[in-house]
Amino acid sequence: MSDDTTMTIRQMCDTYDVTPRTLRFYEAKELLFPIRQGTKRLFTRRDRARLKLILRGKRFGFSLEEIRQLLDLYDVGDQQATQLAKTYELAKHRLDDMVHQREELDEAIDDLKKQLEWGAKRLEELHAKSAAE
Amino acid sequence: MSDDTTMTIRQMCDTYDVTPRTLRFYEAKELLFPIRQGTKRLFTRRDRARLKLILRGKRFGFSLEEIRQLLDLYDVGDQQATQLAKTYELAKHRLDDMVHQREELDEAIDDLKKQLEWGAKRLEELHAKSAAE
DNA sequence: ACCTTGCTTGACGTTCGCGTAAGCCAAACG
DNA sequence: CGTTTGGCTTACGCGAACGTCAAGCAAGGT
Repeated sequence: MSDDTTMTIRQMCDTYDVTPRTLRFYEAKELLFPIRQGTKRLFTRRDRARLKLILRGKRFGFSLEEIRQLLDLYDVGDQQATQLAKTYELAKHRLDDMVHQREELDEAIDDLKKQLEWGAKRLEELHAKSAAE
Repeated sequence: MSDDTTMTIRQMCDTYDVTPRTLRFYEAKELLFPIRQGTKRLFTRRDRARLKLILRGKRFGFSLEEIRQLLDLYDVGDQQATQLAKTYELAKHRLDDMVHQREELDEAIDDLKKQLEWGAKRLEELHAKSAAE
């Protein structure tokens, strides 16, 4: 059931915790390309992979437009050389961004850890005080 | 000049590459608390530290409201023990989130790297072809 | 035959994060 | 003295990313 079958909009919503509106919106923005059975949308394995990347991208603060361009990267069919080259450059910059973002995230994690240690000490102190009374 | 002095709005803008509007907006949202000299704003060392965290938070897709709560974390003055404990728990969860986010980021970076290698090969092929004609 | 359930397409509404004037001080400069 | 410079408030505007009706079709149950 998991691989080559298509999913209805509701199955998608339940699986990925998004609303129908969101999926239709993503289709309108050409982020997803569900096939049509009559009037209804059927989401393929490809759509699901793309949706996962979309949701991940959002968590890192990318706009939908930026995500769309990144998705095209993972989906180079028969592009022109010039187009492919542009896409390639774009991706390299994105990669730099992400590596830089990773460094920042490490810092942020360290900062927060220190705050936590500090907080733990304060809590201990307060606890010792209240026990002494 | 760097530590205990205050900065005007323009100095802040130049230093952190934001607009005046943005700084006033952050003040309105209670993310910053510049002191007033007459009608003008003077940004302290504390404001600058907070602004750095704000900008960093934005890069990770946090909303300003989420960032405000995180900032309060770094700003525990003389809180009650219960309040401090709550803050402490909140911080631990945030830390978990960030660690998880880092794992995801690592994955994303790996994915993108692979895509880039693939793209480089394709570009080479295309180049070889056009040279052969 | 009817009604519910699930999906559809508009189309307007909303929140967030600012941008962008408009108009008003006040210090500083020529 | 006028005027540029820099900051202020008030307020309307805007794009992004959906939410929220409204109205309609289509398949399936009773």
